[in-house]
Amino acid sequence: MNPIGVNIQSLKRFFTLYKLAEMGATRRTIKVSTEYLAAKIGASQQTASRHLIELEEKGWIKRNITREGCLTKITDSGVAQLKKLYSGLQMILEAKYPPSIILEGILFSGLGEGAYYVTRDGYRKQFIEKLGFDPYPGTLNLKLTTEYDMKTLSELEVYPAVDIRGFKNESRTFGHVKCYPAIINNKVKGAVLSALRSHYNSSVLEVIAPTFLRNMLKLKDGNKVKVEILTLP
Amino acid sequence: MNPIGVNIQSLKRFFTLYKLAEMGATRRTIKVSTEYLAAKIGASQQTASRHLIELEEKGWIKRNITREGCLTKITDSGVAQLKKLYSGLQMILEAKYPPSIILEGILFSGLGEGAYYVTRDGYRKQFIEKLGFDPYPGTLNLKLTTEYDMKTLSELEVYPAVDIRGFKNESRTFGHVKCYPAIINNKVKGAVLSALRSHYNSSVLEVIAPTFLRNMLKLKDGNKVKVEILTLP
DNA sequence: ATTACTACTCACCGAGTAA
DNA sequence: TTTACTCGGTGAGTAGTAA
Repeated sequence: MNPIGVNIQSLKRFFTLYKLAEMGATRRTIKVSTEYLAAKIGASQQTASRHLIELEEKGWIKRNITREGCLTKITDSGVAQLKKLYSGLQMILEAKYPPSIILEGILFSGLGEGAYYVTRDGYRKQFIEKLGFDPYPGTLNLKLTTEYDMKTLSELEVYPAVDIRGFKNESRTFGHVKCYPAIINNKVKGAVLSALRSHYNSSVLEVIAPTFLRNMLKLKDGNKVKVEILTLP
Repeated sequence: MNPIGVNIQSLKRFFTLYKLAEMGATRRTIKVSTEYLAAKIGASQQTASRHLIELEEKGWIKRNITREGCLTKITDSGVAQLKKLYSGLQMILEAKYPPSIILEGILFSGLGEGAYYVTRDGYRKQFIEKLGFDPYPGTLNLKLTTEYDMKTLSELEVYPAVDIRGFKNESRTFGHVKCYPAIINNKVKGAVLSALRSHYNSSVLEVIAPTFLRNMLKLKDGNKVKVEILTLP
């Protein structure tokens, strides 16, 4: 769950682990006195000693205490902690897009058009194939109320999306649709639709999901709904 | 000096910065309530609020406080903090060798052979060219006393070294020598020699430097001397 | 609903010190 | 020399609450 794998309480021990790694303790057994380590972490000898004890208790380091200092090595488990932080930072600093975007809107009843489009076979087959679920026949309409939400929605345009191809049947043409996988109210996996939105204006979000969201999440018109849009890798 | 650029006291704020980055605040202005942030960092709403205030005071984030939460973005300075940690971890986890190795030995007087070898022009020119200094005519002999130091010295064999070619003159042949740049007693830049060591056994270290180390560092036989060997990039 | 102030609590740090 | 214990002070976190 926590990409660092460290809670806020044990951060200082983690910092000490980092400092040991800086001295090469990930690769070799290093000799380090508590006094020397204390200077490196900017704390007292006693604190360094306690940190070493606690790191050993956590299984992040192995020690052999001698008269001249501790022969210390970071364990695989300790290295794994550092790697978690490293890959977390890699994600943050090198990913092209943020991991997710959260929007909130107020639920309202639409004209029922959503159900018509979603159930067209030309769309439906692609939803199943590309989103991994068969959408409930109907869309959830959310009205965005804050400037922040509308601005954020507009930023979504440049993000990579799941593309649903347009198609023709005997009577008419159906346009291209962009989808963004999303989690609704922290619970249900679904998707936000982009093209259908043009029926309304840019301050409305249309959401589909495999289930009837109004029942599933006990929603009524006027409720605030949270949508976490997941960016694609 | 400090690769993290964070002292041990402000670590928790740094953790909060990391969590904000995880939510995408390095790339976009995100809306985050202190309550939501509190849950992410595993602390109370009040603590989250204080952390945001302190991060803003440090200039690591910019905020606009609204009724629905804070519109928060990490500043360039804040991103730089995260990058420092990232490159520190990169160094630690992806470098082939530890950054430095510390050995300690007891100073003793040799037979004066060191001076003879060090002053041979075939060696001396290479020292100047490859180590960047003209060695004082003489070597400092250190006796390693602990098993740890001897083991560590033996590990050095596989590290990349500065190679000093062997050569011939009219009377005899001088062998190949490996050097490791080093810092003696945290103060003087010099180097540890590898081939000359064979005159003694594997528990002796020979050190050269541009100055007369016995004077420079006020050393006498029997003193403990610290040598920090720097690995090459 | 928010943010953030004021108190108070407690955990962490470090001085003293033993082994 | 070391490591690491006890113990007391302090600074960081939380509860209550105002705005």
